[in-house]
Amino acid sequence: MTKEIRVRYAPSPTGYLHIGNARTALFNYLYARSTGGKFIIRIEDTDTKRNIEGGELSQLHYLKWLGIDWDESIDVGGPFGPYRQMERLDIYKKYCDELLSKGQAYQCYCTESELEAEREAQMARGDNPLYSGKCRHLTAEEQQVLEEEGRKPSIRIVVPRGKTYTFNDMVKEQVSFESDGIGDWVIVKKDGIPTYNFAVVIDDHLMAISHVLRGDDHISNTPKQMVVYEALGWEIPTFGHMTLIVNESRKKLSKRDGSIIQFIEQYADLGYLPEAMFNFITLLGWHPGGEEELFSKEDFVKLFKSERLSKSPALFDTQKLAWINNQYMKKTDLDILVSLALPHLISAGLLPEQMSAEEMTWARKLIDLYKEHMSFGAEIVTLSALFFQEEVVRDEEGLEILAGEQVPTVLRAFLEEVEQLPEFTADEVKLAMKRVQKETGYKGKMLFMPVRVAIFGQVHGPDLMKSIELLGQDKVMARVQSLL
RNA sequence: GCGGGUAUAGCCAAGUGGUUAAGGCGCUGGAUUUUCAUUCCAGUAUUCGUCGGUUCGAAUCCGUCUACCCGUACCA
Repeated sequence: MTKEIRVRYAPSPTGYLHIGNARTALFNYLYARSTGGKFIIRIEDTDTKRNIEGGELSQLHYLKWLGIDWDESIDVGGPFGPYRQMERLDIYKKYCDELLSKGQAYQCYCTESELEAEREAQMARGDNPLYSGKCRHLTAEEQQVLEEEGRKPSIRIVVPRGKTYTFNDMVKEQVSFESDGIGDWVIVKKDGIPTYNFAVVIDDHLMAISHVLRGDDHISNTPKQMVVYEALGWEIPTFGHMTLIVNESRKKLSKRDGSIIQFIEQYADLGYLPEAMFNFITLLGWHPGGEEELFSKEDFVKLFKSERLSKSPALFDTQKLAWINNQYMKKTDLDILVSLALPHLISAGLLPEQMSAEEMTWARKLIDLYKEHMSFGAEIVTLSALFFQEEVVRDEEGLEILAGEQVPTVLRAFLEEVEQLPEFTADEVKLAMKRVQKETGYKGKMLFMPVRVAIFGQVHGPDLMKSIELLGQDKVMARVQSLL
């Protein structure tokens, strides 16, 4: 029997769910679901200074929002817990002690400034900065002296010299690092908390993780981690390093980057659909190979092949996201669209928080009117602006249309017809337009454009008849009248 | 600097020695339409970062150079 496939997503609660993290989670999820393996979420909270309140919750919440579920974690439990690193400190301690007693790790009493000076000197010489190993052979007496000075040790692992670490990456294929490029690195910090590279190895091994799929930015951590696997005599999992997502300036998407909206939460707030986000993110650094671009989660699970993970970085294309989300919106129930768009109309002060049944019906019709155009829920505010302006703003093109010699005739006839409408609905207005056409002899653009511009100011916009119905008889008539 | 990686159109991307170099976004043009919306149709790389080599034949194999990215923490 082959080993069970177990993958994990290991976020740090130092921030909310970021696009890049979401993608890592997504691919781990797809890999697990497409192979019948298990998907685990482990919280890596060892950077206690940078952890933020709500980070952990946001991570899980928005993963769920995206449609991702997991088999083991802090909330659902599992046989390999605890799933939060700060609750596993005694476990790390045990393995650290083992390395210490085997002489594969040692106490280092260097201070930050000493280390920095060392690094600078090495850089100045054109060398690769790495720890000199000067604390490695400290005698017990020397250690005691340093302890008495009040120094606290960190623990470093002994990195073998002259060795080549090679692994077969799922994405990049064979990758090698020379151990001489890696200094003895810190596995446990002065405060007794293990570092990422140490804790990860212990956890991945103990949690029986078979494949480590993570961002490319971790690739140079891999040989460091291999040192731990070897020192402890453990089997090394399969690694896969996905290319990074980059912004328009081709830089790694960083949390501080202002050019792109970074967090899944923000997309949810702006009224993007989770299915569309799932679709879009999955296409970032992975391609099914066919000609289709729109896929459901189920499709992706069926299609997913890790061999198709791309090797070159993917640029986060906001326009394409807009297109994909619009594609999904067109196929989505009005009720859902209303839930995505309406809150923005309210928070923009365009609609009251408490609406009568009539107002609600109107709002729903408005959102339906823009269904074809909306790239995301919040966009309704700018799209529908012309329904909320008191004054009609006419642009240059609009004024040109109004200068047409048929315009007064058309508008006058329109006004007359509309005035006596029994019911002010799109259908009735349409019939009225037919009669105007007959009376005036104008049709097509000659007929419709003046009406559109007279009422809405612009030569383009959503369906005219429905728009007229929504604006209401009084406003429609007043606006046309003001031109005569 | 050192280590690791990536280069196919504005962007994503297929392509693994013989194809007119898929497809999508965007853009441009056309048709329908009251609309520069939608929908539909068409166009959008004589060329695959550079220079050279191998070959009857190269985006695909080899070498050179260049550009860009990631890492280089007692952060993860």
